[in-house]
Amino acid sequence: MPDKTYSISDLASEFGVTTRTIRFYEEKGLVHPRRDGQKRLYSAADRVRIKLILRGKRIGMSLKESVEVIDLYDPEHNNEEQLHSLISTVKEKRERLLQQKKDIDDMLAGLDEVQSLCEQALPEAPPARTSKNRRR
Amino acid sequence: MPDKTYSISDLASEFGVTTRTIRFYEEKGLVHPRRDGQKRLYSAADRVRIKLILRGKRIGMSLKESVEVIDLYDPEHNNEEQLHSLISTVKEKRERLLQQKKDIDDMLAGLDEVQSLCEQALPEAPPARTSKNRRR
DNA sequence: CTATAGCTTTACGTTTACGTCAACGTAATT
DNA sequence: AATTACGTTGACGTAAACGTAAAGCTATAG
Repeated sequence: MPDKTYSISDLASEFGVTTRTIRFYEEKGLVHPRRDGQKRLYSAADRVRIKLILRGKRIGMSLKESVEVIDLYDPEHNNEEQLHSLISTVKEKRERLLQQKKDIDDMLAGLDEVQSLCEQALPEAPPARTSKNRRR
Repeated sequence: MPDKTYSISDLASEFGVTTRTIRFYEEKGLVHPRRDGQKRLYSAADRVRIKLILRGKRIGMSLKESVEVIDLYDPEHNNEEQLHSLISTVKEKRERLLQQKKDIDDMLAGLDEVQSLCEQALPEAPPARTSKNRRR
């Protein structure tokens, strides 16, 4: 079944957002689901677009930015002499992402420090042990 | 000079934000600079706080979240029995950061793909060469 | 002395990303 | 026929993160 479709609440529950959110994305022109009467029918491609938008959101991109990244994939924008500007766009995006990775690593290092300070501050009195929390 | 101070515009220009932004952070209780008369005097610690807040922003954290992370470091919150909840907070933060790293890696992989498609689409006609853009 | 530069507070405006009703259509179930 | 579940279109509300004047101190250079 290559032409599977999804209802709006299918996608909402799959991605943990409200239907309002998905309709909002449509208002903003981020997706264009087909219609069955007045109901929205989402294709697999629509689904992926939404997924990518939410991925962008998780790393702090605006919806506009996410769409910008997603549109890098479709072959409409890669025509003409714009290939060069597209390449430099890619370069900018990459640099920002690398900076973000660095920021994340720095923050992770900070968390490690905090955690070891914590564990050091309570060397005894371990909390209630669960199946996942055995002494090794 | 261990008690170096900074003016608001010092920090604004250093971090590439407006003074309004820094005052806004103060309104929200994120920093508490001393005063010289009516002028704000930022300590090295204030400066670091702002820097960390902006780091959080870059990876999509809200100001509140950033402060939450920053406050993990100060020894005021790590007293009492709250150490356990603090540890689980750290755990949650870490998980989210790891997810973000994954998201970034996925996006980087996508950019690689786009770029190679681009370069493949123009095998000749290299653009104007600069000192940084020589053939190897 | 005045003007320029930099700082201040107060306060309303703006953008983004939705939340929250309200009021209604449609389709299946009871 | 009535309920229930799911969908729809407005339309207004809101929280976050600042932007943008307006109007006024203050210190120093010319």
